[in-house]
Amino acid sequence: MPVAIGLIDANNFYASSEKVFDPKLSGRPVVVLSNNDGCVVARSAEAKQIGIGMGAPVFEVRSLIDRYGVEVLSSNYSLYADMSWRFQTVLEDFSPDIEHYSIDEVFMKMPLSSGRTLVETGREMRRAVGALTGIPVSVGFAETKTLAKVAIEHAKKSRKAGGVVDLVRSPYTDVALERLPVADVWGVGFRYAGMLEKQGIRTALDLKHADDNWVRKKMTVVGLRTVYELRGIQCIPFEPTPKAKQMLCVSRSFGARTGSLREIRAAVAFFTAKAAEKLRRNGLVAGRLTVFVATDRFKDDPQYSGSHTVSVAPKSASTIELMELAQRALEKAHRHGFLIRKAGVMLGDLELAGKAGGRLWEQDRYELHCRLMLAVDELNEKYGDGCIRYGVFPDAGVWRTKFEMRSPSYTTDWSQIMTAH
DNA sequence: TCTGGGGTCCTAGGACCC
DNA sequence: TCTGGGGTCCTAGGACCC
Repeated sequence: MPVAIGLIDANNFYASSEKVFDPKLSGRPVVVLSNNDGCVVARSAEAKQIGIGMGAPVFEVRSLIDRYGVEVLSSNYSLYADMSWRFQTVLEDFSPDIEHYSIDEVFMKMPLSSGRTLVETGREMRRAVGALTGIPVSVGFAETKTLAKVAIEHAKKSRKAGGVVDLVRSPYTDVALERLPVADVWGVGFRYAGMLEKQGIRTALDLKHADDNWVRKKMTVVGLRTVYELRGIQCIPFEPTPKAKQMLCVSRSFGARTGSLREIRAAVAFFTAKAAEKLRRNGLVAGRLTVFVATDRFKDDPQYSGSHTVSVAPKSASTIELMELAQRALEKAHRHGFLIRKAGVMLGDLELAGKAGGRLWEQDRYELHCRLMLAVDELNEKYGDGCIRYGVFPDAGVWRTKFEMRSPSYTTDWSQIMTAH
């Protein structure tokens, strides 16, 4: 049976999630900020309309915020993760073949021969998700993922489309491509867009007809795949089961710069504990650990960025063992005399804990470690993050991230549940 | 000083995504 | 004063081997 790719994407997802729970945000411009309340990472339709750009630093759009009374919120990831789970679960009723692509998007394989048209199915999806979660979504259908992205771009922009566009075997595909600036093609980022425009390739349609060899040379096989996908040839696979993680990373910009190695140590200890928790939550062990530090690239300060990688042998998910290695790696990565603004811990060579095999010695001690860690993870989950910690990382410190405008975690924390008056 | 071919593995850096 | 975090994939180049 012929199959189409469907793409369902939540509109302004973070801002929409906030609106679901706070009626006074309705009809108002809303923006959600990144960590440290630094940049705008999500905007409601009203906020887009008054010209607040994606990724804009808050201080640059301050005057717009004040002039229009924009609601400004720190990001609340536990709320968004929960809302994401909700709306994606509703969609599972429409096809068993679903790829949970990102927090606000799913790809689905849609059979073509059922009673109703894809556009009708898309409208039904919007209705169901809206009714059950309050989240508005857009829907696009096409022969490939890249074309489904094209479809959804138009679904979002066109009033006539009503939130759903179907480009499967459509005579309008080339029209849709011609109306799409090349920079808006999935897989074409800031750099490639500049390079392509210089070559006179300005629209998605131009890119579709670009010379294969030239594209291969300038944009590697990755770019060539995009071009093929625009031609309707599937190159980017549909992946219903998520791939095994290869790497995980915990990093933050600090609330302020610091030259104190003591403070950086505390930050790295905190990141390591977080990263190790993530490992255990996923049932993984790590074989490599990297610590990196960097100065503030927006300042005139002397710039430095350094990293150091150590191998973790035998592979481990023990916070205690990783902490030790991380501090050693930090010694190597760090250089005195610079004001550090950002640091992080990356874990690589990940493997399922069960597969990694036993240890030649001290197996007993490691197993004891694991049981202790699991107990600590549980307590932290139950009684709040950081209720039990390893070693010393002080509560206060310039490296702590700021969240000064966070909305309540309505759906994931009993103490913050909504109350009706 | 000139001077092979072919293969693997690793790393750093650059591009992209949400 | 104020500029996010967490990922993937590909390529080039170096080290090393026969």
